[in-house]
Amino acid sequence: AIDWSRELATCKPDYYRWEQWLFTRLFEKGVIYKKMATVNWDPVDATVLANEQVIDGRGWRSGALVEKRDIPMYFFRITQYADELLSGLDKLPGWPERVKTMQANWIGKSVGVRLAFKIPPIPLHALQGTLSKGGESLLWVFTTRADTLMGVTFVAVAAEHPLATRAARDNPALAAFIAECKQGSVAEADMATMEKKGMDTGLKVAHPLTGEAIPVWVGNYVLMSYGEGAVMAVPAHDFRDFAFAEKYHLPKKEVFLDSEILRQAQILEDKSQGVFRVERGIEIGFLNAFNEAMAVYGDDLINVGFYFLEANRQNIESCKGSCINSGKYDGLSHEAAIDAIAADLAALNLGEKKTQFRLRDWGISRQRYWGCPIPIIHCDSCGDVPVPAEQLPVVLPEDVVPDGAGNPLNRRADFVNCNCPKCGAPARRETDTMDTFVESSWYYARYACPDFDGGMLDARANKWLPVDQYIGGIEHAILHLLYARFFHKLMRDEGLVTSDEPFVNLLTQGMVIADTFYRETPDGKKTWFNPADVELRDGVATCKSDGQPVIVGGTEKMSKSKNNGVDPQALIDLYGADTARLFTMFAAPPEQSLEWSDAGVEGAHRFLKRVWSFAYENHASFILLHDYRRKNPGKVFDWADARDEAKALGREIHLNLKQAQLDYSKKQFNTVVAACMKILNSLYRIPAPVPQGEFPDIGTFPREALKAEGFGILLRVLAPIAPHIAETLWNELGYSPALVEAGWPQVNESLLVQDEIELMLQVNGKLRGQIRVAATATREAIEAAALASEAAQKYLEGKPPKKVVVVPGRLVNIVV
RNA sequence: GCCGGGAUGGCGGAAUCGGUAGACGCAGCGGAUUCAAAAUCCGCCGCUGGUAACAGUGUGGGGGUUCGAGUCCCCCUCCCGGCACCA
Repeated sequence: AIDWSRELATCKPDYYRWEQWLFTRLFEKGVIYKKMATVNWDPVDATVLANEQVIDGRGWRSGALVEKRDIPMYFFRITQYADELLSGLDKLPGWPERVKTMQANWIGKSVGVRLAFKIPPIPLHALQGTLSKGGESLLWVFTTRADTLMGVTFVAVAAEHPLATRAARDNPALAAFIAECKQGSVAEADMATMEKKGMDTGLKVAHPLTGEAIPVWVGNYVLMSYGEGAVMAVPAHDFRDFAFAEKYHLPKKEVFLDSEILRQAQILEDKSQGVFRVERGIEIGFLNAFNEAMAVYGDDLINVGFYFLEANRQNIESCKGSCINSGKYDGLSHEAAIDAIAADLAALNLGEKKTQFRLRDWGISRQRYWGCPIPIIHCDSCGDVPVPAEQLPVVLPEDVVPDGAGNPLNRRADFVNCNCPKCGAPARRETDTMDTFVESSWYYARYACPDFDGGMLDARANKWLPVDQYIGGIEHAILHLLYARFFHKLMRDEGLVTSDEPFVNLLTQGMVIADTFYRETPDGKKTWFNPADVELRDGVATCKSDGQPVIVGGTEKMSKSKNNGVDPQALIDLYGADTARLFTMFAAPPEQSLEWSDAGVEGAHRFLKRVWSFAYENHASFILLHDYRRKNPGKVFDWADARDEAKALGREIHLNLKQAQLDYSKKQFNTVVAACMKILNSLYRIPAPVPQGEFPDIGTFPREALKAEGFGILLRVLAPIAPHIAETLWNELGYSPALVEAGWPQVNESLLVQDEIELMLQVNGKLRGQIRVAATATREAIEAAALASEAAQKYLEGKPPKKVVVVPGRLVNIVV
């Protein structure tokens, strides 16, 4: 049921004013700060593009090559909560493991070493922004594999790195390459899949331990905004470095040997026909035998071994390897080498162990009109000043006409022009709005007190929170659910809530996916067609309205942008809500993704019609039975009165009730529906109703009582899924008390006990027959019965069995 | 590319702890009912061979562990979700 009195809309000022209020508090606290960040810039439309709007490196409307551009943005310091967001996952037993794993990997805590290569003297003004220690210019990198430091053959820096800028000053080719690096989208998926390119800066840095001159390259795959904006490269032991070194003919130095890998290689050689894949960063292909690998790689076998390890995706921690070609570190294990190298670097003041997170701070500035205005005023003398609480909310004007170029708020003088809250001088209001993820990060808390106008939340929030059961699509496993957890902790630290986590139990629905259909205009723009308007015949899709073909775009999650959403209203109109609900529940377990199709909805409807028919076919009997029971209060239904076939049907019904209970607890509703169907099938096998007038014949009492009891079970199991029909029939058939008060049906365990059971008989693991034994039979008795059986005799052919496996209650397996 | 999940008949899916693969339903085929159809009811329904009894085979592909593998281990392929500005 929905409590409409708690309805709220996040786009209304009475909601977002509190978001602005919290923003100003967090800004003053330093939890929110401003820094430069890279966005996708469409130079033709003069606007920032979302990653989704960059297709093959071009703007989706203009078709222009997208550029990376740095703009100032506000950030939530979520990294400050990284440790708590990670450890908090252990306190969420009601969350799916896969979601917790994804969040843990996303936060990505890793212990590594931050270390520095020395930069030889160059004009200091050219190195603006470079970290400096002890007066010497240093190039810092972070690595989780410090044990391979002796194998570094080059370092790669981002295109925006000060060293790259310095080197490009008198190197036009490098300047051109850096400009090229600035093209394309900022999306991680694009960065990771693009062709890795680089160029030598001509500069050299000194290896922190050996002093060896190491060339500095610019790499298009190194991000300035991530880590130190520079990475050390060990081509002998890293896929990506290997590929890069192969491409640009850079040296590789092996510094690690894994004896376990050599042992595995030996096993492969022995087997010889084993197929394994040799990965060397670049695709080399499949080799049919180890000997072939030997022929190709010869002395290079250690590399083969290493990449074989990578292909096995073994955790590096399980590496049994040790250092080679590493001077004083030779022979040290992975962990020992990291410790030793970190200690030596620390002694030189050139490095230290450091915990690093993959998680980055959350940038929330959006250059778009629609959204919650960021409550900041820019003053020439006071800087960025938060809007005082009494001036909130900063309301988004609603009479703006967007013209397609940038954020229309920029052109609203009445919005932009204001006075500095500190000094009163003329100032400019921030025109960026917030990421809408901010709104969705705390709405659940506002439901507790949607009408409170004295603050963000009142005491009712703690009465209701945390949320007992949260439901959302699996696509929110990381971003939304992590932001909401983060926001809850922010609100806790502001004293607004007392709990640590927002959602106790989480159900992540699988995606409902559907085909996409589109037409393309000559300039490459796509128009998307809804599956309901498309006819698919023999693999050819046509639009129903004009009969012209459309292109099949693949199966994807339902979305507004691809117009492939399917409205259940059509089903509700045709079959009613109960059928639509039952069918949806029956289609697949909720956590599994589902390719939408309404084939089969007839079956769900047919089942409910059968439920209805059963009720009316037996209506008179049920009324008479209830009446009989009222007149004979001492008479209770006793299974001892029932004949064997009735007992068997009763047993079926109770077994299915038990199954349904288990399935409900597992959130597997499709098999709950299946159990309901089985119960109804059992009920229909009970002999035909007694003609009116003959009842109550005491001999038919158990039969009619079984129907009434069984149907009562069915209605209660079905009620959460098809509530309307269940409630209606429950009342019509005179059950009492009301269905919602009737309680959950109890499984009659004694009915489930059987005297004799059937065991599967296997010979050598193959099913060869069945045997019937007493439920209490001993292992020896079962073994004897099995060996004496016809099937066993046939397959034993007089030979004695080698072994007999007895699994109580299940099977007997005779091994010959 | 990286992280998470998935793949079982013509289709959706079931199989609880490693123990009868295909429950339940859809579609299909055959029959009953009907003047006829719809609706309803009954039966059959993984694949191959066989009239049949039955035999072989079968859970994306390859290998392994086990008396026994859809289920556990290793490798591969494909599909779905996420990758920080779709939300």
